[in-house]
Amino acid sequence: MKNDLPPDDFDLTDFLPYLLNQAAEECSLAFQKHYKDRYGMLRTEWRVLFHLGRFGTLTAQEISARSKMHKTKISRAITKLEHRRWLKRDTDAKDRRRELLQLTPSGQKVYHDLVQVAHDHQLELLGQFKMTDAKALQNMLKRLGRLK
Amino acid sequence: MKNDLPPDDFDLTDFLPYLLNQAAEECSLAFQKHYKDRYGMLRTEWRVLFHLGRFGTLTAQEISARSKMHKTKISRAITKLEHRRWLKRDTDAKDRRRELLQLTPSGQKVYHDLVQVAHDHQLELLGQFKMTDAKALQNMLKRLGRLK
DNA sequence: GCTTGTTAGTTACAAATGCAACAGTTAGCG
DNA sequence: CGCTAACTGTTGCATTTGTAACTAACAAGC
Repeated sequence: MKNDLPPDDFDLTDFLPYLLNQAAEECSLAFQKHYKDRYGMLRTEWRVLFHLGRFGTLTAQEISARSKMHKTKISRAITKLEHRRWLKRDTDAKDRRRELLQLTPSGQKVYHDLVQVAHDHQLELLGQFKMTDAKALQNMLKRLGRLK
Repeated sequence: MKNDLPPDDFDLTDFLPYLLNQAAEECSLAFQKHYKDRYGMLRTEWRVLFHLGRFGTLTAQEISARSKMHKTKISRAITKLEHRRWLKRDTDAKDRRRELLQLTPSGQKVYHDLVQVAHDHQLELLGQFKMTDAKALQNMLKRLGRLK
């Protein structure tokens, strides 16, 4: 006979999606302050900027695949970043549906500035753990996010 | 002289808020399917239901403090859950600003059903890790979310 | 008692979001 | 070629969300 109640050792307070959301909110909000205050950016825009800064030239579709963000979110973020002249778009000559996106020099400046902040922020977040635990955490998160 | 570029060993792909968001999205979306398909609930409503099911009687304010969700989100979720007769509210006689919320019997049924699903989902998520690593992950996430 | 300040919860309005439908381009295949 | 199917990116619309203002209730000090 199937046991249709969860075992006693299951506590929703330990539920992984819940813990992940709490932690993600806490950590992201703290960092959001920086790109919001300095550059008036939204989280979506920061993420697009970050992908282009990290990976170079990408299409919207590729950003969507990597970040798992909805393509309309990305489309709108790109428009905003373009208006601020932080990225430029060029139609791919080989496939004119695709638009090759890359940061302008001033976009790269913003990126490098924020990477520095991100780095400091990260040190603070991970500083509370042992180095090996921190590495293990990163690896487990990558697997959960299907990033590897 | 201060080094104003992040060291070479810092890669934004390892950035904790990014990893947390990816993992949280991936894990939450998979679980969302269940409460959405079965009960047409939104994530906010599921979270309120889950807090009441887990902790018994709470006020909106207490749910907000525990979950870190914005109080307007909670207020709206409560209204919806009330309309479905999954929770009832009673004004606190000692402080008539506060409303004591608790699940109705049918609300508890929904809760128990979803806890079962959550339990199975969790087993699947954590099954890929060694037990000790899984525990360590949960503890680190709690600390990052300032839950302990 | 009265006034001021604080708290619980709701609501109006504006902003962000997701979905579905769309235009434009390419690919496959007869 | 000519047709259909698939893909990239955008837009219109309805839903969800956050901010700020609001009501109602309490609390502290006079």
